[in-house]
Parts: sequence; structure tokens; C-alpha cells
Amino acid sequence: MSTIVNDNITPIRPSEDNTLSGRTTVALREAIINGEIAAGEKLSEPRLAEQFDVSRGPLREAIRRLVAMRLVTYVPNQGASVVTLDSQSIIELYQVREALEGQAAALAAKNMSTEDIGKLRELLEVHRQHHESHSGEYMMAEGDFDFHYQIILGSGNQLLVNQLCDELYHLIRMFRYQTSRFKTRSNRALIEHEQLIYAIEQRDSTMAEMIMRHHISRARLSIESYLSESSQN
Amino acid sequence: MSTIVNDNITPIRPSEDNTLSGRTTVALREAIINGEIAAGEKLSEPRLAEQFDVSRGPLREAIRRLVAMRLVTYVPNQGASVVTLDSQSIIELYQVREALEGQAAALAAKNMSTEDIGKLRELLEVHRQHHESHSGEYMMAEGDFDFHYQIILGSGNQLLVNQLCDELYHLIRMFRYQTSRFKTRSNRALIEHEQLIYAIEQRDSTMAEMIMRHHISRARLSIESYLSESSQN
DNA sequence: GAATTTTTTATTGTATACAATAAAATAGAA
DNA sequence: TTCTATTTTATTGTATACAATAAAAAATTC
Repeated sequence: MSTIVNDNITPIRPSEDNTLSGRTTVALREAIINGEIAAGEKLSEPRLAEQFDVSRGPLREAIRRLVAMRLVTYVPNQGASVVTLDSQSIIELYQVREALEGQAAALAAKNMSTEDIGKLRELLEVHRQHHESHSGEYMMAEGDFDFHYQIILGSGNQLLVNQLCDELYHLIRMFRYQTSRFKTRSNRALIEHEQLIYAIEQRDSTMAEMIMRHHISRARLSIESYLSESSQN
Repeated sequence: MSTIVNDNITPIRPSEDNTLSGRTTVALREAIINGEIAAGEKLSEPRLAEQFDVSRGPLREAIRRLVAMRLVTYVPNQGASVVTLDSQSIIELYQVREALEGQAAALAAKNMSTEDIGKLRELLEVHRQHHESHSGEYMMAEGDFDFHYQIILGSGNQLLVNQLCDELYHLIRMFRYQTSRFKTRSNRALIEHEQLIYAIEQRDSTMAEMIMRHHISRARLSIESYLSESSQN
């Protein structure tokens, strides 16, 4: 009954199209994110076309879509390469996240249905229980992911959703994959998520934005200090 | 001498590549922005290919790039159409601008060289004089544009620059073109720009962000009220 | 006559072939 | 030997041709 009205909050994610080009995009994207194709590696069209068993047309299209997602850089007449996430670009990514997800949290506080806020709280409880029983850390990276994802969807701003969920989040996934050794300070993340839900429940958009920005800002700072310690890169 | 060091502030914008595909992208983009191809219109590949005197390959590629810029929507097996900027999507656009340009202003306060801040002030003076002598309004839209552009570049965050200058700003241009009748409340814009420069000169990133967000937020609100008055759309 | 099905047409998706550019390798000169 | 210049090779850019899907038109059924 009310599930129809609810559709604007958890919209059907535009399920990747079923064309060869679309499927190749997903395959190539995942290969890049999980490191099968290494950072910085050149994307040779003939080689990849054979590897994915498609002609160069769909493959080129896939590459161009990944360029739009910033997973791939491209120079005319020279071709495409997998991005190299140096410390500078990671910091930049988190600065943009802070701005966009802060805005998302503010809008979520205004626009999220009470029903969806309830679901968000359930999600948090699942994460909390998992943390207690499994002594933390493991699933938390993905858990953090889900949580942020739902809030972004809850903003009701489709442009924001596209920018974050369809584009930048793949970059974040790639970074996470490369640095899976990262401790996800899950205790504190849970507390901050709790605070965030409370602010949203109170419909306090200013507070929600502050908490979210603080949450992401702290993550950025911990990454910065980590990257400067292991002062490679 | 010091001009070389300065390059990170006003980076050479990635001059559009000189391939057929790149030139077609620019041509198609401008045709869409200035309304030669109307909002909502279907982009027929065979027709446009003939019109721009290229084969379908480069044209398809141009379309895909414009999809990434959000000037064009695309449904698999059905083709591409020019976006229709309804009031909802314009509001969403300004909400995203507020977040991103707010962050840009904060970063500019931290990172902009004193030299570039000086140039920014010169730019403001040109606008002010133009406003006084020509009794306002005319060049201000473009002036506002330049000003924001320089601040975004001054942030030193390349991701932010790409997102705003290479993508969203074309959407804004399109919207401006469609509603050129808009009064650009130039008096107040000048004052707010003045405040913004002052905050940046003081290296007060918090204040710079607040002013920028307020500046854009006001623009959004004035657009919202305008759009609800002429309650078409 | 309206609605549904079938057929036709056109458009998008994909593959192949050729042209233009850049990278690599070789040959030559200092 | 090292640097430069030339040739070769390979890759990217573009055009054309065919296949698959969707839209439009025509025919059939109720």
C-alpha cells in the first residue's frame, strides 16, 4: 500500500544496462577496483577487447564511462590508464565527500520519511550487534558504506545521489581495496552513526550536517596521518 | 619568475582535445546550452552525424560525454535526449553548488596565493566599475561566473575543479540561457563578493564558506520563489 | 469502430576495416 | 658509446556495414 509512495526514498538504482557495453563497463570497473588491473596500468583497447571478448566499440565506450567516474584517466591519441590514487587525490576525495555528504545529511534530516529513519536505525542495530558479537572491525567497512548510502538516498536529491553513489563511491571502494589494512575505528563510527540518526530523528539538519562532516573529516585526518607515517607515496 | 610556481592556481584548463570526437563534443554541447537543440529533444544519431558531418562513432562518443556532464539523459536501446531542467532539478543543482562551492571557498581561503587573491580583487574592481558606469545588470551574470570560477580554481582541489568547472557549470550555463530574463541582483552580489574576498584575505576559511553558501543559497531561494510565482513547470 | 496483433521501418548496438597518430626499434652520425 | 634521425610497428581515431532492438504502421480480430 504505502510501499509505492515510499519509492522516492529507495529508488530502484538504475540497474546497469544489459548491453554488451554496459556489462563490459561493470566488468572492467570491478577489475579495476579490486586491483586485477593495477593502478597506473595502461588500458590497451585491443588487449582488453580480446580479454573481455568484445569488439573495440563497446570496450571504448566502457572506458569512457569509467573516465566519467574518475577511475580512469585519458589522454587523446595516447589512450587510457587506471588512476593512481596518490595521497593528494585521496585527500581531495575526502574533502569533496565532506561537502557533499554533509549536505546529504542535512537534506536527509529534512526529507527522510519516518519509516526510512526507522529502517536506518534497524541497520545501525544490526551493525552494533555484529560489532559486539564479532569483536568488531570486520564487516564495519561495508557497514559504514551501507549506512552512508542510505542517508544519501534519503536526501531526496537525485543529483547528489548520482554524484556520490554512482561515481565517487567507486573511487572510495577502490581506495578501500588498496588499503584494506585500514582499521575502521568501528567503536567510534558506531557512536557517530548513533548521533547522526538522533539528529535526523530530531529533524535537526544543521546538527546532522555537522556530525556528518565531522565524521568524514576525522576519517580524512586519520588517513592523512597514516599516509604521512608510511611516507611512501 | 614566480609565474611558474603560480601554475597550480590557474592550471591550464585541459584544452578540449582536437579529435573529431572532442570537437563534436564541444559543438554539440554548445548547441544544447544555447538552445539550438531544445530541452527534451531526442538526439538522433544518424541525423546529428549528418548535421555535424561526422560518422556515428565520434558522435556517439560526444553524446556519452555529455551524459557524463548531465546535459543529456540516456536510456539503453532508446537513445539520448537533452535534459529538461524542471524546477526540482534546478533546486537540486543549487543545493549541490552550495555544498561544493562552499567547500571551495573554504579551501581557497587556505590555499590561494596572495598574488591570486590580488587578481581576484582586481577582477571585482572591474565588475564594480562596469556596474557603476553601465548601471548594472548586464555583464554581471558573466562577472559572477568569472568570480566563482577563480575561487574554485583557487581551492587547489582538482576534483572539485573538475566537478564544478568541467561538469556542473555547463548545466548552470544552460539554465542561465533558458532564463536570461533573470535579474542578477547585481548590487548585492557585488557586496557579497567583496565580503568573500575579505574573508579569503583574512584566511578565514569558516567565514569564507559561510558567505559563499549564503550567497548561493540566496540565489536558490530567489529562483525558487520566481519559479513558484510563474507556476508553470 | 476500437483494440490487438502482425508487419514494416527506423534507430540503436556491435563488429570489422581503414586512416592517422604516437611509440618502438633500428640505423646512422657525432 | 651516445645522441639523433629515420623507419617500422602498434595503438588510437574514424568510417562503414551488419545485427538486434524498439518504434511506427498496417492488418486483423473482436
